[in-house]
This record gives sequence, C-alpha cells and structure tokens, in this order.
Amino acid sequence: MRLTRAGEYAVRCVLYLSLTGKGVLAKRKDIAGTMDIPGQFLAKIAQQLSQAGIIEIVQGAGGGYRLVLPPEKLTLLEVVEAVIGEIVLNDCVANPDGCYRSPSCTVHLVWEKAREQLRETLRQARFVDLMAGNTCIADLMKSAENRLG
Amino acid sequence: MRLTRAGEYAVRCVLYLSLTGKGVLAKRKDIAGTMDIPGQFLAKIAQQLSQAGIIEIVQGAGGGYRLVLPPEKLTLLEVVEAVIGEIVLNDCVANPDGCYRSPSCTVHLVWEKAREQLRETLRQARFVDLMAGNTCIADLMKSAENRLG
DNA sequence: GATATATCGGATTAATATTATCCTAATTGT
DNA sequence: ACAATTAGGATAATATTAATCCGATATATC
Repeated sequence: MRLTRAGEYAVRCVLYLSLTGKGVLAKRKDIAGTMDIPGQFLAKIAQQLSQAGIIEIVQGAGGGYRLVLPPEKLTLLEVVEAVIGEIVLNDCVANPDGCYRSPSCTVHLVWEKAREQLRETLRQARFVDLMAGNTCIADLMKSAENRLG
Repeated sequence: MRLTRAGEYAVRCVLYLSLTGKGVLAKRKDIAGTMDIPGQFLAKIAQQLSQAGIIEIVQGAGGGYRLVLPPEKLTLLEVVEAVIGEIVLNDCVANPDGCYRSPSCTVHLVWEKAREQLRETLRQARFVDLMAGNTCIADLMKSAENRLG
C-alpha cells in the first residue's frame, strides 16, 4: 500500500528538472548526486519517464536529461504512473475476473472510489505548485549545495 | 500500491461472519473453504482481527470465530488496518525523518491529503452496507453452496 | 578519426516483503 | 481419554522491488 522507491525517485528527478528549468540539460550524475538516487537506478527510471514523454534523454558527451513539458503541465499523477504503472489499489476483493462482469459489487465500488480520489488528488498537484512551496526535496538540494561547498 | 492478499482475505472473512450474523460461531475450515482462503493463513489473519477486537476466537472442539461488533459498527478501514497496519502511502518523498520536522513540505502534503481521503472513504464503508449490496463475496458464497450441493 | 564523456539496455544479483505451510502444543466438548 | 479445533513459532516458497554490472552505442571535442 505504498509508493515504491522508484516512484519517489521519479518525483525527485522531475522536481530537480523543474527547478533547473524546462529544456535545461542536467547530467544524470548531478541529479543522482543531489537527489540521493542510485545512478544506475535513475537511468532505468529516466527511460520510463522518457517513454512517457515527460523528459527527453540526450545521449553522448554533454548529454543528460531535460524536461519536455513545463512544470505547469506536469502532475504528480503523470510522473508517478509513468514509473509504477496506473495506480490500482486492489483487484476485486473476491475475484479479479468476476468484478469486471459485475461492476456493481459494493466492496469493489468503495475501492474504486478511493482509487479515483487518490488519482484525482495527484492529478491536481502540478509541479509548478510543488516547486513554489517548501519541499523536502528543495531541502535536499540545499544540503547538497552545502556539501559541495 | 496495492492492498495485500492478507487484507483481502480479512475483508472476506469479516463479510462472511457479518452474513452469518454477529455472535454466531463459524469454524475456520468453513470460512476458509467458502471464501477460498488458505486455512493456515486465515489462522494468522484471525489472530490479528482478534487482537484488534473485531472477532473473538473460541478454541477447542466446537470452537471457531465470531464477530464481536455488529456489522453496523465495523468499517472496511478497521478491518484492513487491523491486518496491514495503518495505511501510509509513502514516507516523505525526499526524507522520511525530515518531513516530521517540516510538515509544510508541499509534496508530502499532497500525499497526506490522498492518504486521509483514502482512509475516510474506507471508514465510511460499513459492513452492514457492504452486505446489503451485490458483493463479489456474496457470489463466492453462492458458488460455494452450489459446489457443496 | 581518436578520445573522452555519457547514456542505453539486457542480464544479473541482492534485498525485502508477502504468502503459504509444517508441526507441536494447548484448549475444550463429549 | 479422545476427538475436534485453534495457537503460535519456525520455516519455506514466491513475488516484488531495488540495485548493480558491463559491453554497446551515441556525441562533442580536439
């Protein structure tokens, strides 16, 4: 019942790119170092973000990642689901197959409602808003600056 | 990001006990057989439900499980959390410890909101309501009856 | 073109969590 | 005493998630 670490890393990565600005290239190493993400793991995550059209990956020397969409058009939902797949809280409590046939199952309806609320809340959270506030990620970046002098 | 199978089994078990009625003893074997739950696994789950004060376990010959509270006073939230622990969707995206210190972290706030909505939705779902509707679990029970003649 | 810088992407390993089962002990009705 | 039932600790099996390894590939620069 938890967001995976990959999902958290994806949010960190995109917030980093949001803060540096849309279209600005950032090296994977820098993102990984600042945001405390295992470098190779970030590579995998970046591929998923790239497939989802959220970031662009530039190969070769001087390459890196950059945001395709501006932070106004990016939501937590998009970023999270790009990495962990569409959020589903459960199969039908009794029978995964059965419920598609009987969509009025009351237990299932409760979970469906919860799922839609969750997704809607994440959909309403744009990165431009997240940047504006006091994020723990912003703290991470500050402490990284301090560490690096 | 999913309910565990243990959580689903717990819901099935409590719905079974709701349908047979508060205070009525049901043998673990019967519950397990009807609801398609591995018997030994149900034993573990029942212990958690018992600790949470949701069911009572009667040992010895003629023993079994029975509901302590009436289905009007039992919610999905209680049953699910009795088994999987308090629902938490994530640690702070950046720093589990850090966020307790800076509760205004915007990213965290979104997840907190989502979490509270989810819990509230499950809290509003009483078992008496779930029983009333067309549940997949009710289907399970019917098909069990058919199987057993 | 050679070289250094970076990412790609498939394979693999490691770590963790979940699910399920085994088995002996304890409890209770008959 | 005996049969029926659950308790509960240990362990095994499985699945998921997380992380890493490494040769291949792409690109800027000299």
